[in-house]
This record gives sequence, C-alpha cells and structure tokens, in this order.
Amino acid sequence: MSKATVIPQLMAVFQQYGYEGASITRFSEATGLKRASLYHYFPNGKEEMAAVVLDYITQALKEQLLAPLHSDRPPIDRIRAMNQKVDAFYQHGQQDCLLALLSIGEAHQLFQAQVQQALHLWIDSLAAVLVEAGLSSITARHRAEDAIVQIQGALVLTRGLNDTATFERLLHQMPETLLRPDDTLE
Amino acid sequence: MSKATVIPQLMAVFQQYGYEGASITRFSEATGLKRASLYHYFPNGKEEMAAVVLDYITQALKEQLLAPLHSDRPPIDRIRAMNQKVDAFYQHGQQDCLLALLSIGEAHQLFQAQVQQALHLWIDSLAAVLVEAGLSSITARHRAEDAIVQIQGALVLTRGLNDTATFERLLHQMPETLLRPDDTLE
DNA sequence: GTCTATACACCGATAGAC
DNA sequence: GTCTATCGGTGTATAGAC
Repeated sequence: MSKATVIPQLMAVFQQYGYEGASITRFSEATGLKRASLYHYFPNGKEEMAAVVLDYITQALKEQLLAPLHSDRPPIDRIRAMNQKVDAFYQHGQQDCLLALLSIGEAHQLFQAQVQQALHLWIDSLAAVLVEAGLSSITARHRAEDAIVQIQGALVLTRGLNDTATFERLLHQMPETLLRPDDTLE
Repeated sequence: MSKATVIPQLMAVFQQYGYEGASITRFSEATGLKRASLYHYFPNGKEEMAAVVLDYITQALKEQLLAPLHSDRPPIDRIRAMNQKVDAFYQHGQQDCLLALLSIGEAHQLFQAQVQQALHLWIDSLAAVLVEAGLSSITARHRAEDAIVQIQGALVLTRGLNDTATFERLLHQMPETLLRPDDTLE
C-alpha cells in the first residue's frame, strides 16, 4: 500500500462529506488503514491530506480536463472535448467539486491559495482558446469566467434539485455560447 | 430573549462554518445563550436549528428577493429590482448561500426537501416573469434555471478567487441576458 | 509500515437547581 | 427561561509493540 494509492480514496471522502465532515475514522474505513498508519503517511493529519488531494486534483485538471484544449483541432471541438471530460469527471453533475468544498468554513483560510491557483489555471486555459478563436482579450476572459460559473452553479443546482438535467443542458450548449460573436457590449 | 431573536445569529454561524462545522459551542458564543438554553428552544439540537433557519430564509426569499417580481413595472425593472436585493442579501457575493451549504454531506439527506422547495420557488417565480415578458414556457424555465446557476456559481467563484468582480458583472448584465429574444434553439 | 492502546479535547445532549 | 454540572461518544493525535 503506497501513498499514491490512498489519495483517490481520501479524495472520495472529502467529496462526500466536505472538509469538516471528513474524519480520520472515515478515512480509515475508506482506505482500510488504521488511524496510526494514516498519520505515518500524513503527519499533519487531515490538513495535510487535503493539501495533497488538492495537488492531485490540480494535476487531474491539467492532464484530464485541460489537455484537450491544446490540440490542433478547431476551438469549438476543443471545448467540446473538455466538456466531455468535465461531464465524466463530475459524473453528470452528481459529484461535488472539491475546489468549491474546500473554500468553505475552516478550509477556506487553509487552502485559499491552492484553490485560487487551480481556478485561475482553468480560466486562463479556456480564455486562451477563446482568444485564438477571435474574441477580444477581455471578452474571452469574461466568457471563460462564465463557463466556470456555469459548471460550479450547475453542480450546486444538481445537488439541490436532485436532477442532472440543467448540468447536462448547460454543458451541451456551452461550446456555442462561449464562441458566439463578440457584441463588444460586454 | 425570544426564539425569533436568535435565528439570524444561528444563520450566521451556519453561513460561516457550514452544517458540519457549526457546533453548539459556536451557537452559544454567537447568541450569548448557554448550551442548555439553546436546547430549551431547539430540543432536537442542531438539526432543528438548521430546519428553522431554512424556514427563515425561505421566508426571506419570498419577502425580500421575490417580492419585487410581483410589481406592476416592466419585467426588466422587476428583475433589476430582484438583483439589487440579491446583491444586498449575499453582500456582493461575499456571503455564502445556505441553500448550497445545506446540500452538502450529512445535511444533504436531512434538508433536501426544504432546499428543493426553495430553489423551485425561486425558479418558478422568475420564469413566470419571463413568460409574461413574451418568452416561451420552456425558454423561460431554462433562463430562470440559468439565472440561479449564475448566482450560485458566481458565489463559488467569489469565494475561490477572493474577488467579487464576476458576481457583480453577472448580476449587472443578467436582466438583459434573461430577456433577450427567444432563439427557439434552446 | 502497520498495528493496539491510549491520552485528551470537544462534541451533542440531559439532569436538576434557581 | 437560564443556568451549572455532568454524561457518553467521537474527534485528533501519539506512544510503543511487532
């Protein structure tokens, strides 16, 4: 049992219970390791676990969600490809986003820097594609922010309404919405 | 000290710490009442407190945010009026939404019905105004969902980026966005 | 590296005096 | 209605055997 093996299992616990609701007992049940063994891997306990999980999902963001944005296909195909990954990553909206969960309560202070960095990476990567597609720099940035807002907001609505329809609809129409002509009113 | 007096104080604790992070000790500090006194008002403890707070904010939703939608002014003015209230209610995006916080972890099971009802009320009220403005029933519903998605997503982004700019921008451009002509592509 | 055993703080909840 | 005192349970974290 290596450290890398347990990280996805810790991630699942954080996703299901949030930062405060995630306890060492639950981590122990999820990994099959006893408390003391977890402290062997993560001497700083829950806080260190969350930090490592955040590094892990930042890597997943780069390698899974953002990688399709750097292909040589047309911009709209790249965004479609990203959204396919987004749909899988969040399991059609039924999986909570750790970037959102870890900016609540006590966790907000602790992980703000890491969360901020990941969100900026996402926005910047998407905005770069929109600039390449011919949008102005400022419009591209706004649209990229809007995309992340839609994803995060749709995740909230999916949980609250217990219905993935809005998440799926917004993901589906997002590529065209993001690439619509620049009104210069924005 | 009456029961109604402490509800806003309990709400503030839930908003700051989420459901799991909110403890009786913190409620005691926020209200000035000792633990046993809180159990006098809320025999079922934290769960009952959250349920009462949810009723309170559902009432606030109706009386503060949705009331402007029922005036006799043009639809765009009514939506602008709602968004002014939204901006104040969430303190320019810096105040977390309890409907989102109470659909996480353990709280999700407990309060799903109340959260769902409040969100549907919000969406239905907004969609009714959009229908009155001439949009088709299905488009109105989608746009109303989009509005709640934008508000909730922008709240997430405000926390994560520590910047209220996106929240303010989206609120400002929302009235025109919601009332734009129906493409019938939606 | 993994375990058992344990220390100590805080949690939710209740009993009972005033 | 508000308090002090207290209970059992769970939380984080560590010591030390194997």
